[in-house]
Amino acid sequence: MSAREHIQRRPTMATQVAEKVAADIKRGRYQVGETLPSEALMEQMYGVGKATIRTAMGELKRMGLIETRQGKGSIVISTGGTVPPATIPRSIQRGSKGSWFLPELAEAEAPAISRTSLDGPPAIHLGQQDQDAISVDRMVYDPHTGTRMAHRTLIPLATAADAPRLAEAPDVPTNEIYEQLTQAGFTLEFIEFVSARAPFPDERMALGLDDAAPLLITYRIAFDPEQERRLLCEELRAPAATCQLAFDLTPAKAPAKRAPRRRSESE
Amino acid sequence: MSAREHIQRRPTMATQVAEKVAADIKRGRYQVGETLPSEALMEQMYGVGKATIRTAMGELKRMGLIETRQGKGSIVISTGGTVPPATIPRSIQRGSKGSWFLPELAEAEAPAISRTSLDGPPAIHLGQQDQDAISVDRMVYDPHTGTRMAHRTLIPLATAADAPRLAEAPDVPTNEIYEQLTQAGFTLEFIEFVSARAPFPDERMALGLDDAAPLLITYRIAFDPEQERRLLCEELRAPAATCQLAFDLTPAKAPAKRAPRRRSESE
DNA sequence: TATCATTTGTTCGTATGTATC
DNA sequence: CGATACATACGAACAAATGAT
Repeated sequence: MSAREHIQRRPTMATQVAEKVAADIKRGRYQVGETLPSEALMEQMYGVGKATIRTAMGELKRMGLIETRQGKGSIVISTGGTVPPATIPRSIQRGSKGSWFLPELAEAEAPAISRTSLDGPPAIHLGQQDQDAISVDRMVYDPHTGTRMAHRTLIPLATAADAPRLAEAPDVPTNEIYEQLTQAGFTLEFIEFVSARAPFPDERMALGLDDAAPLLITYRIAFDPEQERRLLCEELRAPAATCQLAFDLTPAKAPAKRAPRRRSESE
Repeated sequence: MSAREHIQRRPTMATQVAEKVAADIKRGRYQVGETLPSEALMEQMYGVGKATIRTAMGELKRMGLIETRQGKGSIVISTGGTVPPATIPRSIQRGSKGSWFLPELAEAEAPAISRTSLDGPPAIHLGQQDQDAISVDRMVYDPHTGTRMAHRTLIPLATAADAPRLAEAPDVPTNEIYEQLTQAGFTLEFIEFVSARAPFPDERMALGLDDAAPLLITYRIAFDPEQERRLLCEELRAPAATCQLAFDLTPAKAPAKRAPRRRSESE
């Protein structure tokens, strides 16, 4: 049998190799935990150059199918038919008298408190461009799987002015922040926006991402619908390779007569 | 225990170039809409080879900062401080008598109905490995921005058996599916799982993704908490570069005495 | 309409560094 | 220590798309 496997031209060679290997992984020709043939061997197997193989391996890494380690090889870590191992619930439950219950995330380090100017997505979601805010940065992790995530709480000064204890000790657990806002007379509702992108180099370092897997990014906005004020912004950045977020979508019982059509942020 | 929890290698030249260009974009040195210097010029500017520049450009593309077009150049499309233009609401509202209201998504083509064997994440979420299901595939788009997304509804045969009209005409709007399940006597609750990964080559084609931006992937599970049955799975794949998902997190009014700790799918 | 310079896309080859066994 | 294998980088060539002449 020829040393060359059958491939043609139309999509790029690298894409064809990636598809071929992905299909081989999916149908079990390469088992999870096994190492793929070396890059040098693949060059001969598919009759392509080193750069082509490396491009193909890069695609497989970003798809979350393999993991490459210098000096060892390319290891299959998934068949593509699995869900990420860590499930991060994003629910909020209201307690009896202004208390709130949130799924817990363990803190990896002490929170870092700083004062910043609102900018970028948080400013857009809060509708407060260039206003000052207190920023509380935490490195957290899921206690079940150890997945590290970056969490940031942004408290606009306008909000802190109405909840003075927040300004004094902003590094309290999130549910206490909600309680203090409730005690300050606010009615709290929440909306969360989810997107994803490739990590910036500094984010790769901070979160210890070895590959180029994307980052899930959420912005949770706490707002008071009666006063039409947006009070708080929380940002969470989590590696999509090892995380999935879980949202409870069960609607409230009664459908109020008005249709609260909430949309946009951008139109 | 090892002394290296999260190692950090010194940044590669490609990463340094990417960081430099990203910083220049962020502080306005390159404006949105403008084309970056050509690759050949950048090789001289930074004193590196073409492969290094191309790796750096690849990073910037995946971060969503630039877009490259053959024959034209590399165009800045974002400063990194913006939210994706399309907001896809993922809320569910209950109507008066078993009716349901969902945010509308326009259909790009006629739905494709097929019968498949449950596999991968849908099988895991439904807890029905290797069971048969009706699959309804739609290409949908956000009417405001035109963003294309792939939507799939998976109706397990076990569910269709209890809602016969579903099996006859499964390609009805999603809210009608919910209504038929309600009429069949089910109490519906929903949970949605969100993750992200790089697209597979065929997904890049189907969704018309020119770059290597990641894909947001959601699985919405409709289940009956009383019968403890998982009834329906909907999958949505949307390009993260142009989409953000919006979830309403406002909790129900009363905190039932029991704490419905919903977690995992994976432990 | 056809040609040409510019620019990115793809592929190959080679060399060196570095982690693993 | 040496062999293996991935990581990074440089150089070169040609293909393909674009826009101007």
